[in-house]
Amino acid sequence: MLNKAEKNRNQIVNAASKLFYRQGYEYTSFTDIASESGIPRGNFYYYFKTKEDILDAVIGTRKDNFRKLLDSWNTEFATPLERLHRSLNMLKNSEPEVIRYGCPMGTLNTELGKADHPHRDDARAMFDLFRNWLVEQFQALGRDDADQLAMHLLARTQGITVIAHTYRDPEFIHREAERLHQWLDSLVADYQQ
Amino acid sequence: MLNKAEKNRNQIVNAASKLFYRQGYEYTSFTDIASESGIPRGNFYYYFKTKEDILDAVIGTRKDNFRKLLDSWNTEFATPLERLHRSLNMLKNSEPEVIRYGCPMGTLNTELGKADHPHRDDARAMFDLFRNWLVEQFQALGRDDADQLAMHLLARTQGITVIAHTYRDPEFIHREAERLHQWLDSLVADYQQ
DNA sequence: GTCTATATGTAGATAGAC
DNA sequence: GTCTATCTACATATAGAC
Repeated sequence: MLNKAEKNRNQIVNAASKLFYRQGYEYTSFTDIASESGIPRGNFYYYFKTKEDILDAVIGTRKDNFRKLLDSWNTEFATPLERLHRSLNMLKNSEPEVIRYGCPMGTLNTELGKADHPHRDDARAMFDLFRNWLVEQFQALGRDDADQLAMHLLARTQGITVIAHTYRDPEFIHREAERLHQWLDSLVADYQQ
Repeated sequence: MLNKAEKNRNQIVNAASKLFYRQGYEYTSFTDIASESGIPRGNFYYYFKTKEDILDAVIGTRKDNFRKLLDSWNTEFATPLERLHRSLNMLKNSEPEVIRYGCPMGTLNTELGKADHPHRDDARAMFDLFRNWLVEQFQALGRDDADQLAMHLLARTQGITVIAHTYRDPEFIHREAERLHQWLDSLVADYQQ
């Protein structure tokens, strides 16, 4: 049960997260967040000292949500291969948003990495969650090059989102996702030989 | 031979291009461009009406330079396979900059694509240059899926730059570039069977 | 806790002397 | 063509009444 203050705070963070994703952090103003959340500009400073503090909270909730998602896959699927396939389905499941706005993790890291922003490392930590989870799955498959495979898969998925976003091409996502599913299966086939 | 006005204009565009790459378009101010180029802020408006006009010129010169590079490969290498391998070497050749700032084409497209910027399409045209050139090479290899292969290669290289930039990992670039060289060779091996 | 009014800085852009 | 001084708008941030 949330009290009113917590509810307001969440509204601000959710509106900010949505807008940071759709417009980018720098392009999003307090005025934008105010109209999206319905909470007056001036009130933000009761909940957050600075815009960066909002960014901090946004990254925090995104990490929480992603961690829960990864945990749910661990529970739901018995084998690492099934889990990995499930993780690839993220591409298809969020296809419309990816086409319009790119990858929420990737684009934020690109923006903050360029500017050498104080929150660059926090943004990267979103990737770390996925990277570490991938390493666990590849290790469970018995691969001793688990980290390299994890990085490779990360890069493949990021590349797909960048190009799909640039060209607004949904079909490309599906085609490349299929390639990745096949790549996963071929890894296991190699291993079983 | 350039007159003084043309020289000044070039200095502005070159400074802007460098800063848009290193900091992003939105993070770069006229003050930044002034101190980088040595030309006073106020003078910009003699050469350009708006900041967007500078962006336009920056994209234009980047496209010109890239076109020349692609043409030089066409001249220098006899076979499409050699040309494709040469294009992959861009990753290694510009490794230090990619680590720090990402891909100049990719990150600009990501920024302008998010904001639905008026210059989104112009930025994408930089990718089109490379994409069309890749299609020509794959067609010359006799592939009827040339465009899909071109898009695939584009995505692979973009993914590598995003992850290498995020993790500031030079070794990753070299490892993944090597994978791509192998992938190219495997394509030709398939074809020759 | 909430809201309005306002401070402060800096962005892009302009005017006009030289 | 070049430069300084300045405008206007809007960004983040603050103060203080309620």
